[in-house]
This record gives sequence, C-alpha cells and structure tokens, in this order.
Amino acid sequence: MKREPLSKGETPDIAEAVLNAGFDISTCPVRDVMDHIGGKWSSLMLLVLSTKPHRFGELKRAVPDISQRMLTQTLRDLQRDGYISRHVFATVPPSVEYRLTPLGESLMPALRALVAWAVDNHPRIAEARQTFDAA
Amino acid sequence: MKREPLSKGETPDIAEAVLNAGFDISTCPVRDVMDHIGGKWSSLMLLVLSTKPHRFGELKRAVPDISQRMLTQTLRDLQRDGYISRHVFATVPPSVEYRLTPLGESLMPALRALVAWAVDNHPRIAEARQTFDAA
DNA sequence: CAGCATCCGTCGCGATACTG
DNA sequence: CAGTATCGCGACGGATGCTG
Repeated sequence: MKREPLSKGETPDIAEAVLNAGFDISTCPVRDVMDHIGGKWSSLMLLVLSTKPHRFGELKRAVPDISQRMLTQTLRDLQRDGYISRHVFATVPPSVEYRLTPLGESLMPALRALVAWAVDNHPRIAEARQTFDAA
Repeated sequence: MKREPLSKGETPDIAEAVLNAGFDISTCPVRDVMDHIGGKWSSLMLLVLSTKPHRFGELKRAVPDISQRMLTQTLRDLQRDGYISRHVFATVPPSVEYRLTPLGESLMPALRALVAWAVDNHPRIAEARQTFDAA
C-alpha cells in the first residue's frame, strides 16, 4: 500500500492528539511502518524469520499459500526497509539465505506484543463482528 | 484488504515457527487484526480517539486530509470489530460521538509500543531505503 | 534453486455530488 | 451536522511461463 507523505498543513487537533501519542505528524512514522508490515505477508515473514534464517525455498514451504511473486516482492520490500538481509551463496545450485537484521530483531518485541494481543482478543473481535452484522 | 481464511493444510515449518510466535495458524488472528488496523486511517483514528471521545466533525477536523467517505468507512470498520462505539444524540442539529470501547483501549498499549518503535527507528528505515535504492 | 516477466482480476481509496 | 451514492484510478495480489 503506497502512501503519500502526510500533509504538512495546519492540524491543530491532531497535533495535540498525536503528539500525546508520541510522534511527529509531519512524517508520521507509524504509517510508514504500518504500510509495510501491514501487507498481506510481511508480518508473517518476519515472524518466521525471527525463529532462524531461512532459504528462499524454505520460506516457500513454510508458507505454502504464498505465490512466488509475492514471496519475492515481500522479501524485497522487507530488505529495502532494512528489516532483513539477503545472503547469496555462489554454490551449484545457488542458494540464498534471508535473516533478520538487528533492526528487524528490534521490531519483534512490539510485533509479538501485537500478536499476543491478537491471540487473546480475536474471539472478542469475531463476536463483535457477528453482533454488528446481525443488526 | 480482504483476506481469505488461512489454508488449514500441512505447514510443518510454519507450525513450528508460528507456534513459537504464539498463535494458531489455522485462524491467524494476526492477519485478522493487521488487516484492519493496517488500513490507511485506522491506527490514526484509534490514536486520536484514545485521547478522548470525538464527534464526527471533530474527527474530520482532526485529520484534515481524510475524505468523508473514508472517515465514515474507517469508523464503521472499527465499530464493526468492536474497537469503538457510536453514540447518537437526537439533538438539532444531530450529533454523533465516537469513543474507544474497553476492547479498543486494551489494544492501545501494543499499538503505542509499535508507535514508539516507529518513532525511534524510522530514521534507520529511511536510511536503509536510501541505501537500497542507491544500489 | 531462486528468481523475473506478463497478464489480469479485485478492491482500497479519493473526488464529487446529493440527503435527512 | 452527519452521513449516503456513484464514478474512476491505481496498487495489491494470484496464475502462469521463462531463465541463469
């Protein structure tokens, strides 16, 4: 999900609301992060890679319902943002290993916290959704 | 971003990787949560509402660059998932107040943790991106 | 094995106009 | 004030086929 830089116009209320939340409205790092780990496969990739380095084929087998296209693209995006690193071994046949960078590692606690919350509360969400749709 | 339920097929590696991360692969609450708070405006709405209840117009003024359509839709989605509640006051002119539910409140710590991480690290991400694009 | 290239459908999101 | 309805674009993402 590509997004434009936030408008830098006057935003009196948000300035207060969001500064309380602890970030600068003009650059909004939250969106910057959310946009990328919010993709369909990104967070899953990070979680898988957080256990140990994986090769391309291993990742494909680990997440069977991802297409090759999306696997490549997701890995590229994560690499571009510095979450993971890519190591090519000039063997025959060639092999490529992906692993979390220190930056990627540093994200994991917050990500795991979100995972934990999701696990704990997704029954409540499902229930809320059902109630809402019934009405 | 609509997503199908995860495949329930055999996923030996992910089963291990992801169970370590602490969630069930067959339902994957992470995606369920990420898909919705990963939207362009959702997290921002939650952050704004976490400071205090807001009326529709206040939210629009708080986030000037959101379209009316997306504001309504985002609020509906968050309400549907039980994050926020909607209170109509039959005054003239009519007014509607939105506020976080206890469920929504319970999400905030994890969300704020992610925000904090984003604030701390988005310079590193920007740098990584620049380095990557240069090559 | 680890990819890149191409075609193509779906949907998130914005702009605009209208209503109780 | 607080919405709903309609239109259109572009990004996301799946399927298939080709390469070093």
